[in-house]
Amino acid sequence: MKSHPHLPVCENCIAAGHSLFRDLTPDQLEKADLNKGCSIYKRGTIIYHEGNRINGYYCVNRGVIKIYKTGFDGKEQIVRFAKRGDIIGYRSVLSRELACTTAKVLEDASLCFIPGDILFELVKLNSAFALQLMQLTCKELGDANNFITDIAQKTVRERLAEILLLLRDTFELDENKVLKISLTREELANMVGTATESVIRLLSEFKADGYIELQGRKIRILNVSGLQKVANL
Amino acid sequence: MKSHPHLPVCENCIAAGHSLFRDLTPDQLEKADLNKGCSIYKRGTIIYHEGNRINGYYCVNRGVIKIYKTGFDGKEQIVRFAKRGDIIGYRSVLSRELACTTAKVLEDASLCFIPGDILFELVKLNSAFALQLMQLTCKELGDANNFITDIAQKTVRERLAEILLLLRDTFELDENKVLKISLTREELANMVGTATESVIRLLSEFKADGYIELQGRKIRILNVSGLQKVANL
DNA sequence: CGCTAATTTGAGTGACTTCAAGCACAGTGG
DNA sequence: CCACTGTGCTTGAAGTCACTCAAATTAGCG
Repeated sequence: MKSHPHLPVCENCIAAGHSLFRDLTPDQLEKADLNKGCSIYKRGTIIYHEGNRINGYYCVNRGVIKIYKTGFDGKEQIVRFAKRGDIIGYRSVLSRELACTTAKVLEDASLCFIPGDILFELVKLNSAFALQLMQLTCKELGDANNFITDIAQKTVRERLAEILLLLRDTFELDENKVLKISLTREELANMVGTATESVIRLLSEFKADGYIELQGRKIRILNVSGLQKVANL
Repeated sequence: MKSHPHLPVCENCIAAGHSLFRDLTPDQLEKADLNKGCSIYKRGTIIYHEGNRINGYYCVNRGVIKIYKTGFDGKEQIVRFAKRGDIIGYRSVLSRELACTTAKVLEDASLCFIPGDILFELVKLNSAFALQLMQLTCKELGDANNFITDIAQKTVRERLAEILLLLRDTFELDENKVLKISLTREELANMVGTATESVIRLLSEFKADGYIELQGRKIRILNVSGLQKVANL
């Protein structure tokens, strides 16, 4: 977590990410730009911890972050990932609550930190921005509700297929149809909400059924519609 | 679903509910007041259905509404309840998505409908109101994340205990320590995310352990800290 | 109308099945 | 070499099925 050699320019990030900041005027954007601090975080670093007070939020300029909660017995439940263009920590800032999740670096990342005051000020100054922010939160809330229903009603097999498709949407496939994200079986299990061994067994079942191919952590997706059928989508 | 005999006054609702509308100026409040339409809905009525387009949101003036999603095989997953002072449907309005849940009346209700345009206008005019709305959404999002972790990691027994405590917080107990909400065992199961029979069995276990007493749908909570221990809270 | 009869709905039980977790251990590869 | 992957085996939690019983609704009918 050392300071950034050359600050990333917000404008570039905007182009990459969702439309959250597109409604800011040039001087509002500059306001955020001037007040931000950027750092590089290596794999394994914890950006913030469940229970911490966060007084600002982070924009992901590069890298991958996993956002998770720690359950009663120490088991992680991965809630979402954040990649270039996403923002993290804004929930706790807005609701003025303690962080309810932990954010850990999966792939070396570069993050900009923007103080919460600036966020509140921008909401005050620019209602279009406020609306974008609300829409982002509402979208996440909808996703969360979907996931609750899935996890409550679907089998592990169905959920794993669904997660694979979700990862495909989020991180996409390379030219060899291989998922552009490297996760351990345990991390997969912590997304699906199951045991590591179950993920291992089911992945080799999917492989036997010709839906995927495996080489270590590389997962090649061969049959999307097959997986969709398994996932009941 | 007949029109209301005498319109409830928004001011009264504000006093009852959370602080969402407290930052509105008198004329902004009047704006909402003038544009609202109120109706009475009997038990069993569906206010809106998953997949519907909603062009406004509802304030609950009286009664209880259950908000749920329908899973692949038709099984309900109850996401939350809304009672006096709560608002429903605002998520879909803000995110401009189709409703991702169904809202059904559990106890005869009186609801005010306020067009989405007014909501957007108020957000535009009043940034304090916008912030309140964001905080509400963020809070719900935090709750949803907690529930995901619970349902993924806790046993049915633990979850049922937790839900009983949640119901106690939401609807409170009467003078006999009986939960002031009447749910079928199936509805309880649809909250916990389990089978009806499992709820029945576990409830009688809790009864045998002296945590609760049962008379039909009436549930008397005898030992809160016992339930908290069961729920791992 | 009023009073059964008939049907529906929800609660509860027992027997059985199955999914998936847990444990122990063996490779393996970065 | 240690963390990660993979496999076999066992066990338990919870789902499913089939059924009874009680209460509540509705229908039927003199």
